[in-house]
Amino acid sequence: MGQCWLACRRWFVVPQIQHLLANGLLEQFRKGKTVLGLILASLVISELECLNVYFQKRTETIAGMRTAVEIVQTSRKAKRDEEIFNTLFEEATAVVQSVGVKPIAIPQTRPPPKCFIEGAKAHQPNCAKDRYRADFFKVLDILFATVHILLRGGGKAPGRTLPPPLKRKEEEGERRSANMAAEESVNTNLVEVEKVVNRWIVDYYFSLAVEFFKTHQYADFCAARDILDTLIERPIESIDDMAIKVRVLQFLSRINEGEELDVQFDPEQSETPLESALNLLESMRTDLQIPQKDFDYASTLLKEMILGIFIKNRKFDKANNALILYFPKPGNCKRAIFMHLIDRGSNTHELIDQINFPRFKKEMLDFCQKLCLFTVPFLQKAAKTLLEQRIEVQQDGAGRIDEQDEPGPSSSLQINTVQFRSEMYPFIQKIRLAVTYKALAEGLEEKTFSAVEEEVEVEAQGNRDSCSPMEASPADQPPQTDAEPQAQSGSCSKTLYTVARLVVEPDSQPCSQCTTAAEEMETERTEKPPQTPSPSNKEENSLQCPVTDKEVVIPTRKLPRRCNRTVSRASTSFAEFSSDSEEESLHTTTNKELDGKLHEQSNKSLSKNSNKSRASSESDEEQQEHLDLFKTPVKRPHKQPSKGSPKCGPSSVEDICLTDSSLDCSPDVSSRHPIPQKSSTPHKAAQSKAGPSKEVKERAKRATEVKETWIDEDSFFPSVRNRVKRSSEKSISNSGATKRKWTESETEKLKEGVKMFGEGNWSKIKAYFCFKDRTNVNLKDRWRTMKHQNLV
DNA sequence: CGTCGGGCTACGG
DNA sequence: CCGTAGCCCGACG
Repeated sequence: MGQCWLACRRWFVVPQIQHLLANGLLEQFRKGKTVLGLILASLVISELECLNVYFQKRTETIAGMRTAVEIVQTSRKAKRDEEIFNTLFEEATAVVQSVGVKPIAIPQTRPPPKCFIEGAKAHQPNCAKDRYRADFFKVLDILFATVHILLRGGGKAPGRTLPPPLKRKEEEGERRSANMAAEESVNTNLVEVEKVVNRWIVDYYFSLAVEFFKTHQYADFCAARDILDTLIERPIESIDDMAIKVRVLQFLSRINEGEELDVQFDPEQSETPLESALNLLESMRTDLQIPQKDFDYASTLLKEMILGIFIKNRKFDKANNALILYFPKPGNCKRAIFMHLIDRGSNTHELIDQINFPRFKKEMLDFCQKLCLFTVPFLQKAAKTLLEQRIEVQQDGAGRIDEQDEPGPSSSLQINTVQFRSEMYPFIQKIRLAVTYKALAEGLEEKTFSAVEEEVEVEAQGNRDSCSPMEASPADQPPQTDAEPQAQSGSCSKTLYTVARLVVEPDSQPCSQCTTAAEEMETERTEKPPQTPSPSNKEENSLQCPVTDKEVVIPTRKLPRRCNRTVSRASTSFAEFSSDSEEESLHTTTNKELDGKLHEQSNKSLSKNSNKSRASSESDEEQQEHLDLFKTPVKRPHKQPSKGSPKCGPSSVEDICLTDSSLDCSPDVSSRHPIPQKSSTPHKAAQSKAGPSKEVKERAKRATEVKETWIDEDSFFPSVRNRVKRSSEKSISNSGATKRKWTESETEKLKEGVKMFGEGNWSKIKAYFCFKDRTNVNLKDRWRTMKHQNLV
């Protein structure tokens, strides 16, 4: 499937890209003038790995471009994916042939495009496809705009008629030029606009619901959820993570009702909410590819909570069933307790008393937050900006708004212009740029990559300044091919270079703003690009574009990734997480002066990120980091130290280590820092501040536990020392390895570990808990011993 | 590389 | 002396 997809993707895109490139972008790039060319090239390179594509002879210019535009336009009309793909494919091929560019040898055998379509149907998620299409068309838009600008200087009207379109389209062939696009957009506008708007709303309410959940405003949470319930019935643009978001919300809804045993989510099954949540979780695991660790963690907590709630409510028969169902295997201390309580028909036990449902909710929320990206929703940003501007207006008097908001009289329009920024930049990963740069560097008179990179930024900024109105949120990169331009032209009073626009008005300049900006872009490109945009633009930018869009993030399906922990704190925090507090986000978002700097930062972070290998532990750290940003202390395992997140963020690791080291890990309390936990080092500094008080709290919390373990330890050390001595005297072969008795807390940790990761995963267990001077085999042996003793 | 089972050994009774 | 917890080692995937 993956292979097939790639092949098809290539197959369908090659001719078009080739075609585009034949029209001079490459030339421009080679002269170092068109960084957008580089961007496209990077995209293409990563898709095709066919460098020779770029060096094809250019045969046609504007006519070819227009044809390509036609293709895109036509295809966008097609409602169904098959049509889009097939049309694109066929027409692209036809066009390429008619224009005379030699089709390129496509690597490997390629399956017919159908294959992908079918595959996609069977294989429910088509996010990749959607995203790809969105990217592709965006890039096309940008490209067309660029080429248009570039060629306009000497640009003349297309000297070549379009090749005949395919039969299906032929009937309406005569009409299909300039005015067609306009008609079309009128027809589809209503639905399409609604879809886009609904997408925003969903995005917003999802974010809101999660926020409410986080802040324990559960009534509001339910309200938001109900709105979503209704909304989901409406036509809506699907976005990649929509499925995830819906599931997450369902999941949280069930968790939310978890203590109400009577509530039923699925009328067909008499499940309690938590059981329903568990089922949902299990289906999510496969569908959403939840990492095993995360899943195990959440599912264990959930199962225990199910049992706990049953027992607490004296539903022993149900508890018994659940026990059989969820804890089939013996060898789990909690299981034993549960079983004991069920058998006795009793609910008095500290395990039950300690059920902390709010905390459980929080833990589940944390888990959910790992599943999808939390970005500041577009609507929220817009609203914030509006509010801010109202304040500004109040302060400065009404005159100023009028000055800055030239075409649109209403403030709502103004929001749009303020808010929208071109986000083309973000989808081009720096790594791609780097690759491309390397590949094409010969053609470039010694320009360093960073220089190019800078240009990209300048250029992107130029684009933004010249009013490319796209929503900023990553979740807002619309997958629907036709939606974006309409959303753009509909929402921005100053038109951007959309395909439609170019087709409809190839040479007219509908809005002065665009034109001047475009011209400035051009001069900037041909001359040495100045660091700042032209004065007028800059002013306007500073007035109208207070939103600093840091979203270098490409929306991903799974865990939120990337974050440069120190450099880009500020820039990543609000961009990735809508859960940011309102004020904070507002503040940052509207801090105009930050704009430039933050862009730099995002650049840096971008580069760091792409270089970084993303070990899972890293993403955990990120998670932790983000949570830190919200000043919300996260799941501190309090009753069971080992019971924290299995995806163990550094601070939780540290916490565990803190207590553990004082217990049994290390005889020297001060030496707790050099814990052999590779991934946690960078955090030490950041955490050291909060360290002591945290530790105190931890201690206080675990007072009882600590106490008994200290006793344990007191009795432990002397004997060890003695033993060490003795053994070193006696045994020679035993090189330094001393026999250490297993302490109570070590044993507990081991039990927890086995419960979490399962027997046999000694390395995981060892990595998760900081077992000092214990090998995997040691753990195994200890477990064997314990089994032997019937301790487990 | 991690895991497993068998075997060895030091310790305590 | 024996039983055993903890450790080592070779085999195996």
